[in-house]
Amino acid sequence: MATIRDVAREAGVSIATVSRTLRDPDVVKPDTRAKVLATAERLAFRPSHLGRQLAERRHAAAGVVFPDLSGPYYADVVMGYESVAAEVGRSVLICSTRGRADVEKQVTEMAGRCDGLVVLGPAIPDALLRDLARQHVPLVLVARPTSPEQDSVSTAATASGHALVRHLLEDGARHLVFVGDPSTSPDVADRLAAVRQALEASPEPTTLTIHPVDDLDETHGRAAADALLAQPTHGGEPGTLPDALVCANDELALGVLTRLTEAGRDGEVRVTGWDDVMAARWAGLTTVRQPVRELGATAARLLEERLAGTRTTPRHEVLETELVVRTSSTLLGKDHA
Amino acid sequence: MATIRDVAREAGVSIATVSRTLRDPDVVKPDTRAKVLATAERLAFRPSHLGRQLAERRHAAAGVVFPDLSGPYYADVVMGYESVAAEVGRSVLICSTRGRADVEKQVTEMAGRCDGLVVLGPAIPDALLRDLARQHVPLVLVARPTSPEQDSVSTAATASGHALVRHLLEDGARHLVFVGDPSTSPDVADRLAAVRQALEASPEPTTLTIHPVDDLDETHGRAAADALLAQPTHGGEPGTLPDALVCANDELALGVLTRLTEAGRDGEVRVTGWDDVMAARWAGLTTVRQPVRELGATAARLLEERLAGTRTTPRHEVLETELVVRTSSTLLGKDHA
DNA sequence: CCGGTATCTGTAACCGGTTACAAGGTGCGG
DNA sequence: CCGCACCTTGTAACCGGTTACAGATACCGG
Repeated sequence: MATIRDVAREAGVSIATVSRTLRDPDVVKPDTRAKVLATAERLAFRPSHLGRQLAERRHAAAGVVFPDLSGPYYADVVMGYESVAAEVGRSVLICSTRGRADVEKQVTEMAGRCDGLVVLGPAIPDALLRDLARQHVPLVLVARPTSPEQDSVSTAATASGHALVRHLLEDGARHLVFVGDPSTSPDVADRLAAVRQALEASPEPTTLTIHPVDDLDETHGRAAADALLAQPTHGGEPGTLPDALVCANDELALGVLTRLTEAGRDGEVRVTGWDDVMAARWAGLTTVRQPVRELGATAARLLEERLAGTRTTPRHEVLETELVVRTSSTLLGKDHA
Repeated sequence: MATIRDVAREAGVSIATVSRTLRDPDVVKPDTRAKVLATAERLAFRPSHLGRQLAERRHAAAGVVFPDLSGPYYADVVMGYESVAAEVGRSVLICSTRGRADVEKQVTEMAGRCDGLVVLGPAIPDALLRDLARQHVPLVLVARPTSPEQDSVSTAATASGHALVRHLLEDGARHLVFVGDPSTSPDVADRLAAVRQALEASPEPTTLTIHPVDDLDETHGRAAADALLAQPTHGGEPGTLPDALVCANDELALGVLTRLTEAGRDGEVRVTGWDDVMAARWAGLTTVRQPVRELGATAARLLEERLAGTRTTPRHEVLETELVVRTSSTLLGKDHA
């Protein structure tokens, strides 16, 4: 592999001239430039990123930390991030934390290899986040409660949550069950808060029960459906379903729907999700649409500004969400399909 | 940020001693070691990866190139890859190529930042692959036709494809439609070849029609279903469905199933997929199970061997697949659910 | 013809580590 | 008491770039 010194020697110039020719061609005399470029071409010279980065004291790379990529949600955020990062010439390092024992080590290691970090949702514990902040690692927090000093991107839960509840109430629902554990993720807590708030604002007497689940995937949605089918609810006899199941995300909701269909009980309870993943459309799932890719893209832009020094004060972007009413939120919705 | 020279000065030793203390503690005298470690701790010294990598002339990172992450398939491969890479202390860079104009530039750029590259499926054109090989970038090809010189990991299509066709024939199917375009991906071509081969081996008279689609996702599956519902097939009148739809992957098949259900025509045609993604289980989709995460993990191990120099001759791993029979491959399968 | 200025290029320090080699110190046997 | 080997440490070169600064050259007007 040819180095800048090889090119300089072959072209009969100094390494400084070679460097200048490649990074700022206008300052070198045209015939020198031509000579250098020809030599570089002939030797197939590719400047070493390591040498360059060391001299420039930057990595030109950013890291993304996420729980995992098995669901569509984080994968989409990562795609949104990556597409913007590639545009601005910044490489993307990834680190998944789900089920990993040495998260702290992995993330610290990664922090040393990039100029900044994007943290998705509950990927890492707060303590580690504070450590990183203390070491002045530029951070962008996505879908995670914001510390005032860190840049963040999140989505608005309140307005859509209220709209969702209003929609359910108008359809006649009074006894709601929220499927999801607010302690697992701040996003979930936000959604629950919005739902609770909307119910409390309602003049009707309503109830809200929380059905906690360990994880936000389809498997746990199915399990939740099974549990609800077996449980007595709201003083009714076993098997009496609540009026509506407000699921913390679409994957849970899809799991619930699948199980209800299998049990022949679909259409007997309103089901809603949150996210509007691709599959939600086909399943007829009423949900709250989040601009997921945009979440990643915005994070990339925020980090870019921060790293370029264009902006030094923290910023908190909140992206709007939108209620998408389909058939799952009305009784016997399956017949309307 | 403290450098090795700061630590050396503070500890009253040379930078060589600091370096040795951190990388090979046994060669320094215990009290020197203690002194250096204490100083390093006090100054919160973190060796710069850039300095180290430049000196060691390696990146300790590998890149993964894939089309995109929107489906579950590549996301899972990436997860499998990442988990192994993290174990062996190698960072993971990602690059998605779908819908990108400057793929060559992006990938070349990435190649300069890592010790090796893993290419998933049809992510990049053959010409670019040859370029990389010519520049001696260590490569592992996943689910892509192997050039004899490059390491590769793929899955066996033949045995399971034969089993799949046998299963369909036994159920009475004679006129099959393959949904998918063999020219879009070598994987698809393999699957089609296996199916065709199995049909030709059958004593029964059978037909195989190819229904090409532009992309292997649910949207295109739905479109394919619509087209088939509208088309005259095998000399029948419009709306006469073929005996079986062999889809190139699960996403297509799930799209097809959804659309058939919506049209109230599910159970009238056998449908099969390929991959066994999570959703296939819930949809009752008969499919060929691929060890997707294992594909990524194996790629990581192959690249590791290659980079460590443990092995210098190319290796081609072929992972086994398995026919998973569920309800979608029998007529009126929906009633058996 | 000369000094000044603008343009171009070279020298050398620097980024932050690793490591070959040399040198100093210690302990041992002869 | 001396020579030698071993253990530990320091010196300095090196990895491959960038860039401040200085020096060389050409061109200009006076």
